[in-house]
Amino acid sequence: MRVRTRFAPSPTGFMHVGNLRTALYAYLYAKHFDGDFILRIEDTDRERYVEGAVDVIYSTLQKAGIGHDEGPDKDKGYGPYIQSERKPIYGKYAELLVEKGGAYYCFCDKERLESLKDENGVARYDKKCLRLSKEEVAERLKRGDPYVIRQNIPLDGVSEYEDMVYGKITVPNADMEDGVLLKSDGMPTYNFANVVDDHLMEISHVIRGTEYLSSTPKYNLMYDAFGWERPKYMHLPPIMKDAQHKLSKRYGDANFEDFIEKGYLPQAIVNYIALLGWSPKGNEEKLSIQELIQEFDVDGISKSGSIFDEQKMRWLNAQYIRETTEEEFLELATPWFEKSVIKGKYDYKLFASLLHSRVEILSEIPDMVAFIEDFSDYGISLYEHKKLKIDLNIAKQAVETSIEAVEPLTSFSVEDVHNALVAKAEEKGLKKGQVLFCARLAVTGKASTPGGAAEMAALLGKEETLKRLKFSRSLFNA
RNA sequence: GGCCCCUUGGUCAAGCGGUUAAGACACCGCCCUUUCACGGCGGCUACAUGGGUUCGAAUCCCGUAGGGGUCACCA
Repeated sequence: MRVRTRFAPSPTGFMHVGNLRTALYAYLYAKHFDGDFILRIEDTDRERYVEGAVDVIYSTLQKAGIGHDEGPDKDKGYGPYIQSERKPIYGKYAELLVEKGGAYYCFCDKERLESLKDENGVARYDKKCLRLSKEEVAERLKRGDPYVIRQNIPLDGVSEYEDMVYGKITVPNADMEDGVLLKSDGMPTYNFANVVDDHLMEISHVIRGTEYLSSTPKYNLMYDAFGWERPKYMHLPPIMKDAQHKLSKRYGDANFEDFIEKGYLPQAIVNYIALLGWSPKGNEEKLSIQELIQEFDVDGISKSGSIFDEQKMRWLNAQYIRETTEEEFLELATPWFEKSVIKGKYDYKLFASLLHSRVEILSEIPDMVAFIEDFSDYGISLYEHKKLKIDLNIAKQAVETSIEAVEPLTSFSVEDVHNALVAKAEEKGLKKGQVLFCARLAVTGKASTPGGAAEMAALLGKEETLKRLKFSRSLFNA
């Protein structure tokens, strides 16, 4: 049997990382078996439809590297792939299901349904309309009475199925309601549309969140009533915000697009979410999408929810950043340099090489780079360094030495500055570390900087370097 | 509340009757080093709980507790 999986989001806004992970797993599973991954848009609820949401779905999938084989834009003969365009199909199958006894027409209005509620406010439909005669139904239909079509669920017995992740799931039939399959506007509910579509599109494995775990028996009852073969099911544990809340779409920044804007690389996000709820056989956690396809296996999927840990995603992102070449990183960093105080000044290339091993997410760049412009009076106690045996006296000499070393330079590359500083240190009988450390400090006024004395000086240029060194020298005399 | 499901360190997790209970993030320490970072090495901390079954249970069974999901003309 050919493996065909699908991702069936409803276009209600941004792409939540939980949704994205569901799409990822469905994609990985299909590709692992060289099967097809289908995109279907579930827009049967006209009230929740959000303009532009479909575009977000396309662009997110595309950026994440999750390519679909079929979808609204790629009809391979199973279309349409947008549910609102399939309305006639559902009507037809709903009638067929009525004929087969798996469903029935219901004319009950809101008021009556309301009156069925118990003390907990839970309503259970009482199958009243199931008892209507064929003639009566036909007559009311002819009269144009509003109606819905409900699923006819047995009153007793149990329904069972084998979930690929959770194992055997057993639900008493009495606990399932005769849910609405076809709404009064003629649109199907999810409960019905997913069954019809999954069958018609020949979906072999239904992969979705656990919220459907206990309603799946209802769908199986429909497959059975139609005489269709049931698909395999793989339900996925939730991604949590904390121990008791699922990651919420409306709170915080749990959607893909926001992470991209924060300077996360798509590969890192995908890699991280792949690991939330699934673990590979080996110990390697940094996996490309190709490797994920290779390694993906149902056995590795866990049953309990996982808390989203941005810290770990940051770490993974840093791994991906370090793996880029100098050129690639410069390209990634440049837009962020442009947003910072160094815009148009300094050597982007040199700055990029300094930040390459220091940046975890790109949005840190403006802050990491701001120090260069921020030079003013600072406390000279910063010079004291036990291990390098630097006291204020040594520091003063080191700064003086730095000035002497740098002054005659005609070429000011990192290497030039470094060599000059080291040579002069030796000449003056100072340890090179002492001069280098003091020069760096003198030139930046900062306890720590991304790079050493030579890099900082090269970044600033000869003129500014000397200016700052002399200013620092004056601090010792104050 | 009924029903379904889940429970290993702060977090992600391996484990599927016999292990010194992996690994990763975070944290701490050391090394490398002109600061910071990278990198290397090391450390810290876990089987929710009570009963069984068994020569032996993190692993199997039952109960308890805690948590999640679901009970819509939403998906």
